[in-house]
Order: sequence, then structure tokens, then C-alpha cells
Amino acid sequence: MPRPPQKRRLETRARLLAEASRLVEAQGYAGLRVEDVVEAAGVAKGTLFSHFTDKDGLLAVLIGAEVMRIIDEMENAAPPTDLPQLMNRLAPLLDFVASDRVIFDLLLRYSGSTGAERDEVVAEGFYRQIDLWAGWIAGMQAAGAVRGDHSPTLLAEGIQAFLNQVIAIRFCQGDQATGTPAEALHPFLAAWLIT
Amino acid sequence: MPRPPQKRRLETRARLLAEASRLVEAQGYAGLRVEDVVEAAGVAKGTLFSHFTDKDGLLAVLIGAEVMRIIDEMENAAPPTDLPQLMNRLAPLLDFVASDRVIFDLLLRYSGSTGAERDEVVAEGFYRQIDLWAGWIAGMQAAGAVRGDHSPTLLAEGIQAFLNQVIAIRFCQGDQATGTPAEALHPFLAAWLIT
DNA sequence: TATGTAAATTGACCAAGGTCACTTTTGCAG
DNA sequence: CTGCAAAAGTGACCTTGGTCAATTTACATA
Repeated sequence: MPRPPQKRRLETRARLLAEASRLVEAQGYAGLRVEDVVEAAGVAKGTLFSHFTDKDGLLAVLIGAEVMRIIDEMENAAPPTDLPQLMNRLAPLLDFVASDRVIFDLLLRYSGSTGAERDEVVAEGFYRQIDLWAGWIAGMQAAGAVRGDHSPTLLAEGIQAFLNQVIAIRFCQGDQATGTPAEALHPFLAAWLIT
Repeated sequence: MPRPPQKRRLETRARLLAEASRLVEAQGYAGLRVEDVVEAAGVAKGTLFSHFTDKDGLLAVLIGAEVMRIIDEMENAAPPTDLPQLMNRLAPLLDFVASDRVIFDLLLRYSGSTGAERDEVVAEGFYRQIDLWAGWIAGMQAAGAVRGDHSPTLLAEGIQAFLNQVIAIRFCQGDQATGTPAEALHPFLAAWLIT
């Protein structure tokens, strides 16, 4: 019974992603098993690996899509005019990345890069972030709200660095971290951005 | 034939570490196989996992020991008095962490934390670094060589953040990174530490 | 409709990390 | 010395991610 050729493949991929997403929601990223995904999607194991380079590649697509959604939100919001507003804009991303260690590890490993599929989808988000933040900073510099003695891109990459650092320390401290991630991030950004 | 009880265990552990170290030197961290290690050490697989929580735990001990050696060097050198000297002091650590992706990933994941063995050995190095750098910075602040408007610890944690960021971007760009890691780190530290 | 072929999928198989009930070793108390 | 309990070590077995030659599906063309 012949029918659509390329369409079928796209449907299979969509089913794999949908089932994986559902399983992640139910049991978290760390507990996701490839076998469960292919069983839920009704395909053989080999099919998954013809759609994604490996398990991390599948996760990268899921996580990358969520990051894209968050960046869309950031882009649609009004550019921040001061540090408190900047912190507000960053909060959703910070919360998402800090919500699960697997997310953090994966984003950090593939935050830049070239080549494989998993890298591209995540890397695109990385560069969109930097560009967006650099644009914000340029505006804030023009308004005199942040230091003007360095390029917006350098300052934006610093935001990324501190965001990673705060979350890394947070995860590593494991037990009881004091305050929210945003509260931990604030002094770094203040020192980095203000004069 | 009864004899030393605890001594035997220490010898086994030492043999596992020695053989693992030898194998890593020959084929890198990524290529290390647990089976090779236990075979070389002449013990059963289960023995390795009674000495280390898992494969990463073994690697953490190896890498942590090397980091300790590098920090010892840093501590024994004269404290830097300006940014170029600071860069020189950081170079060996930067080179080591940037030399192998497995090292970077592992250090970043377990750079702080509590509890498991692998975490402790790496976490100790992390806090020693921060403390050492904070001491350097306090001296440089007193001499007016770096900004004095923030705590030495905050500035030291910033150094760590940028070091991670530079290496992360470097690994991710995969293909051709321009310049050395130190050259990439320099503008960040200059902007972070100078007024 | 018959047929060639490229795309898509399959599932038996493999590799390698990790587990655990069982055996051996060790040191001490009697 | 002997018996015994804890420490150390063993290796068969399990789990899970990942591979690939073989098979089925999909469509274009004669």
C-alpha cells in the first residue's frame, strides 16, 4: 500500500519527539530510556537512531525547542532599560536551565559548535541569545544605564558565563542553596555591567 | 595466610589508579575502558566499583589529583602583581582543562558539591582555587592594580566563570578556534578586573 | 500494471558500564 | 590454635545505548 514517502518519515520523527516529550514530562530527562521512547512511538530502536545521532541528540532537539520558545518570549518583550528589568527578562531562561541538571549539562556542552544536528539546534539558540542580549546592552549603553567601555557582545558573553557559573555552583552544592538562582546571579551582573 | 587487612585494600586501590593513569596516558580519557583497567590491575570488575562509585568517580580522582598538583604550583609561585602575571599563573590550569573535553566536562559537573567521593576530591580543588585567587586579588587591590569596588571572592569566582566560558566555547567551536585559550580569556579578565 | 531503486524501517546483535549473591581473606577473641 | 565475623574480592549476569545487513515501503518510469 504505497503512499507519501517523505511525509511518513516526518510523521515518524514527530511521533518520536512527541512520545519522548511526554515521557520526559512524566519521569524527567535523566530517567528517559530509548527503549521506552521507541516502544511508545511504535517503531524499532534503529529508527530512532536514523532520526537522531544518539540519545543526547534527541534530548538536544527537545531542549533546544524549549530554549527557542523562551528566546521568542525574550525577543517579544520590551528591551530592558536597567538591571532589574534585565534580571526579569533573564529569569525564565535561568529557571529552565536550573530546573534540571541534564538540561544544564547538555546546553553547556553543545552551546556552541558546528556539524551534528544536535549541535546546530542548540547552537542556534546560543547565538540568538548572545545577539539579543548584545542588542539590549547597546541600548542600555546609549541610555547610560550600563558601562560603555566594552563591546555589547563581550558584555553579553559575560552574562552567559555568569549564568552558567551560578547554575553550575548551584547544582554542585546539591544540598541547600541559599536564595533563588536569580539572587545569586544579581551581584555578578551588577559588577559586570555597571561601570 | 592472614596479614595486613586495610593495607591490602589500599594497595588494590593504588594499583587501580596507577593502571588507569597509565592507560589514560596511552589512549586518553575518552578511550579508557573499565575492563582494561581491572585486567591491568589484576582484579575483578566488581572490585573497581567497590573502590569508586562509577567510572566517572575513578576519572575524578585522577583528574582531581592533577588539578591539585597544578594548584600546588600556583601556590608556590609568587602572587601576581598585574594582569599579565595573573594570566601566566593561570596558564597551566587553563591548558590542562582545555586539553581534553572529558576533563572539562567532569570538572565543570563536579566543581563544587558534597557527598560522593568523586565530588569531594574535585570540590576541594575548586575551593582552593577560588581562595588562592581571592588572595591574589586582595593583594592586587591593595596595590591598586585591579578594581577595588568588589570583594576578592566575587572577582575570583568571575575568573572561574570566564575560564569555563572560554573553554566551553572553544570546545564547541570544534573546527578552528582562533588563537590560544589564554588569548581568548584575556579580554574578559581585563574587562572584569580593571576598574 | 510491472519493475527498478532509493528511502525508510527493522530487530537481532554487540559493547561496555554497573550489580550483587557468593567466596576468600584477614585478624582477633577465647 | 581454632572458630568466627567483618572486610575484601569475585565473576556471572543485567541493563541500555548504539550498529547494521537485511527487509519492506514508496514512488517514478516504461
